[in-house]
Amino acid sequence: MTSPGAPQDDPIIEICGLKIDVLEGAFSWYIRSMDAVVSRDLDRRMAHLEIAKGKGKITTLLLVDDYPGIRPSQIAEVLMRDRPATGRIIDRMVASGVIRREAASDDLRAQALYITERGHALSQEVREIIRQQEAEFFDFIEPEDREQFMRMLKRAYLKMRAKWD
Amino acid sequence: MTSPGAPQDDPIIEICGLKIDVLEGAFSWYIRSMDAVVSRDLDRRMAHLEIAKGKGKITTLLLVDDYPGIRPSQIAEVLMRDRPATGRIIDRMVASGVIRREAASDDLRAQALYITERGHALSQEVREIIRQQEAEFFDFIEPEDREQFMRMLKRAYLKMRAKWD
DNA sequence: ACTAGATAATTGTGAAACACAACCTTTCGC
DNA sequence: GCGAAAGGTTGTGTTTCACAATTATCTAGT
Repeated sequence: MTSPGAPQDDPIIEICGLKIDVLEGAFSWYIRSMDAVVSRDLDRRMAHLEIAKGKGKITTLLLVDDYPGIRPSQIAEVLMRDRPATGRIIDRMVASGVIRREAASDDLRAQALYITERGHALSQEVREIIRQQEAEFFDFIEPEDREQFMRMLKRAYLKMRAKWD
Repeated sequence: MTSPGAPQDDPIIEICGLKIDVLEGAFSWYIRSMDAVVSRDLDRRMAHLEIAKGKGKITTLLLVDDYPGIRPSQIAEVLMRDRPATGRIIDRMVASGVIRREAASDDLRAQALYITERGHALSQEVREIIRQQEAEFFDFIEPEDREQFMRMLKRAYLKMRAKWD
């Protein structure tokens, strides 16, 4: 692919007559733009659910579903948000009745979060929606490439997080 | 990679003792998380510039720099935002004196945007910062892989945009 | 055992982003 | 010309997010 012949699988990207590729052939730009598209699409798919809109809520729900007794500060760390922001997300979800708050048995300051029955059902729906989006959005990537793409994404994500904190 | 041997270059991702990989091994999650990290890092690098904070401003600046006479609606389309949002970004940048508004010669409804001298200097700084981030953030990807990663990002982006509108 | 400092969470406040609706002006199709 | 469409602006409301300050609890040092 890096051979001197320069194969033409590297098209010039045009958006509305503008060669944005010339503008900024940067990873960051593609990542940011893809985030916008993916998030918008996900919002649309989840519009009918009570958890719709917002990156944090979905992750919170699935985390609580997978890790009974998880604490808000742990969620905040995964979300890379501060505790107040995370706390308010949790507030709304408790009010919605999808998760439940308890005082942690070993540390009275902390809370232990648990999924409710409705919350678990909701999380199943969410997982299915994510699977669907995954299948529909990335169907153009060959299975082998898909693995590799995912591996790159993971490595990039880990490295970036490492540099961040 | 789905072969029985299962090579170990596919690590289980842990964030703070939580195997988030089990949670959601989804492209969308990595993209969204990487967006957060990249954007935050970029904000930090640009904190000293008057254009700091906000995904839209950087792209707008560089677009105007590259395409003299570009119109707000074109920028809105690239940014995937509505016209009011884009217009307000432009308002601030005009007020800052980095770009300049004129009536389009061929269509009196429309505006033609031009970069100012200060704006051009600023865009040079921004480009340099982006190059730096590129180099520092993605140094762990081998050059060959980098090409391939970029190609996948581009394809994914194009396909997603196509499905979006 | 008691105090000092750290940690978990909440509340308050303000700023920024973004979308939707309404409106005005100009252009284009008929 | 006239009605519909397109380019921009203004108004409004919602949501998100970060920083500061407060309360309660835990831990360590003496």
